[in-house]
Amino acid sequence: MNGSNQKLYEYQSEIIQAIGHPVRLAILDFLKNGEMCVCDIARKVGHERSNVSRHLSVMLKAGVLGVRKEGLKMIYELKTPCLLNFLSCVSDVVRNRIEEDAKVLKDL
Amino acid sequence: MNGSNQKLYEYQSEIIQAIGHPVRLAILDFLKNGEMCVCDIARKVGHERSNVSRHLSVMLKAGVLGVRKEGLKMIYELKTPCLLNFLSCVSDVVRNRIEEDAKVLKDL
DNA sequence: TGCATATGTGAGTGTATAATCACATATTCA
DNA sequence: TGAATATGTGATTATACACTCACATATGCA
Repeated sequence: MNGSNQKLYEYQSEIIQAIGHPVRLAILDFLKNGEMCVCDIARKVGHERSNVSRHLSVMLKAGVLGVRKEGLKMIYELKTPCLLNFLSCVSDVVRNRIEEDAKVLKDL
Repeated sequence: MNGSNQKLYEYQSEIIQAIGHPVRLAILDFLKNGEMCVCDIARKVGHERSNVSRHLSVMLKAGVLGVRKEGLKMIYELKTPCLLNFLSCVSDVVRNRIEEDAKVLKDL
């Protein structure tokens, strides 16, 4: 493994980690329907504003989200729709796992 | 956010976290060329065997990798090729970020 | 100006993760 | 059987992360 690959893997993992959290996945799921302010996101996700704000800033820093100011509110939007394709792939993996678990149960 | 969505997000995040690490991305990058034993992966990645073994077990548990035994060796293979599409999307995000950083630098 | 609302951030705490070392197990082959 | 090889795992330690609370800042409105 050479150095430039190493650096690429680190960048990639930062982005992947930015979306690899249940709360952040929920946020992405809401934002695919359009932009939203922090207060609405927090209400939907059911977590503290401050916590949601931190989750948003992680994804913002990673380049996954964009943001603009509108009066008092900060409006966040999904910046990388291709990530949604990925999530459907992840769902496939989830489905496979559940099916395999079911098979194991059946053979008990 | 209802309970079943919550559970789905947790499953998904487990899988995403399973590939969100520089060493694990390196491993996936090698495995896209075909199956490999732990010793070869460890040599290529340049980390301790025991450490690589743990990384592999994380991805195995998440359902990202498959494994079979061949004599002394454990041969790991990529189980979910669609994840590779995702990685190219992540590369796009990386590229955007680097371009934006460059723009900021230029405007200084 | 004074007050309410929306947001972000420092400090503190508990938990999770990664890496290393030592060791146990399993397999092959002489 | 005994040595060599490949792998996985317990114990330990250092580090990173998520969450909460309190507080500061910024904007809008009476």
